[in-house]
Amino acid sequence: MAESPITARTKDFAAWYQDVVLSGDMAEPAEIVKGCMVIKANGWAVWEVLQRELDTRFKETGHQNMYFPLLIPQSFLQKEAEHVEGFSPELAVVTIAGGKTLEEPYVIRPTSETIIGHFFGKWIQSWRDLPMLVNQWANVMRWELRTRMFLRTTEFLWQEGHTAHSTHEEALEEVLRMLDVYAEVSENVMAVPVIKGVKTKSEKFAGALRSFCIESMMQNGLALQAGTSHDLGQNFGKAFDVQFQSKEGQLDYVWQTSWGVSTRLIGGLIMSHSDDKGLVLPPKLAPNKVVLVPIYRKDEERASVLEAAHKIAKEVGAKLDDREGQTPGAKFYHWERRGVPVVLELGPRDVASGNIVLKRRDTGTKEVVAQAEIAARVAAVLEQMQTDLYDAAKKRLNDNTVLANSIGEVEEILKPVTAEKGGGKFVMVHMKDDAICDARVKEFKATIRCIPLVDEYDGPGKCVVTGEAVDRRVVVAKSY
RNA sequence: CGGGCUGUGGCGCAGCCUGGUAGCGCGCUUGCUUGGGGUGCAAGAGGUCCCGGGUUCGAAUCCCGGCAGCCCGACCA
Repeated sequence: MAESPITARTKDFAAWYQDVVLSGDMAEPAEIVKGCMVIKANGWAVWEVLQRELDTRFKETGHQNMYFPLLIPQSFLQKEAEHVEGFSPELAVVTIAGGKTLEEPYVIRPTSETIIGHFFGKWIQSWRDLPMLVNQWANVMRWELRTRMFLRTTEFLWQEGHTAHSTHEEALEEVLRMLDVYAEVSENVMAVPVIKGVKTKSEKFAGALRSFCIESMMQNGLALQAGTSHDLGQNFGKAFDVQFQSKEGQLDYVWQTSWGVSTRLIGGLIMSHSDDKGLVLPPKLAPNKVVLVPIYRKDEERASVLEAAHKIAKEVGAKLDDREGQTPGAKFYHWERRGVPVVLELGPRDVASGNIVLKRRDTGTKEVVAQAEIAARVAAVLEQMQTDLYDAAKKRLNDNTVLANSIGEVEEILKPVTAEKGGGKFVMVHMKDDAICDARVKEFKATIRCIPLVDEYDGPGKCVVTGEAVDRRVVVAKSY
């Protein structure tokens, strides 16, 4: 028997993650290009499903897809002071093209607020042009100093929504609407529970008035920011002179939003559900929900098994793994590592009895089902697995969320937490949105993840750092 | 970008200290066998020892420089 290619989570969480990504055919480091990865077949297939789920919802909420240039004139970044300050350190810049030094360098987009702001300025004149609701599926580049596959790579794929509105109220509605879309996809499609919240001023997007986010918890208790939605106010409207004339005839700057999720979601997905045997995919995101492995010895068995297998595979929408020269055992491991939710086994015994064996990826349980009922049973099991994965993740989140009433307590809980050792917690504590507080938790490598939109705890209290009154507890945790 | 570890057939590693014809396991190919959780046996194929420079009669091995990966930190979707 071959050694498991996967390091146990308890032994080394980071190595486990790496092993799951590699053996699940999700991605591998590009190596020849620093910090970049090759997204492999299974990883790309998951991304396609996720894209489809998101894109459908964006269109349902009135957005249209467009595509803007990869290269942005360097001066554009400089038009919004906070924005340039936030992104400058991680820009890749094109200075030579066509064999000549460019008069003005281009930056490879780290995000597209600036270039889209420019075009909004061209396209918007009247209140009738608003709201402008645009989304872009694209790659972006940020020269990160430390990379991990899916969680943070130099180049990554994402969608960025950019909208312009005539009032702040309407823009804010949009910001929250898209945050809800992210939360809904995360919970219902990815089976990853999230906390919706607002970032502190120190943590907000460079150039935004306020940033909203969804935060999720990985199996080691670390937080992962899974999506963000920004209230940009009129900052970019002013920087790019995007003005419109209102119904009353007044000129005003547009109110903008931007929101995005990236391939990081896949990293979160992996760290939420997978186990020591490899990848576990929630049925709604699995490119192959069901795989049927036929089992036979003799030629006459082969013929009858394959005939029944083809019929059943078609009926339940399963992929039939009829590769020759691979034993069934090898095939079971193959699909297990790739996270396929349900594997069906069909051998001579089953053909004779009219049954089939169904195995669930998450629980590892096997059951014998009558062939006549397999389609209905598979559907029910997939649905159950989707719910169970969410419930398990939700339970983990709840079990690892604790209250604290002093900064000392927070420090005691979070200080020893590391990504490898695990034991991470979400600590709910009263704390003010003040740079002093952000700096204080940073002393023990934690961050204020967010101020939850919905207070599920005990309401107002005194900030454990400044002593000032605050209206609810915030989430403090270590994060990726 | 600072610190640590690493880089040797596709993958995982040994060899390096003490320089002298490049090895093991897995995988791969072919044949037989086997097949309900990585089947067994046999015969094969496959290597610029990360890159560049230096020392040496001779470098995977020693020295210098670079690149990349992983981990820790600072920065971040």
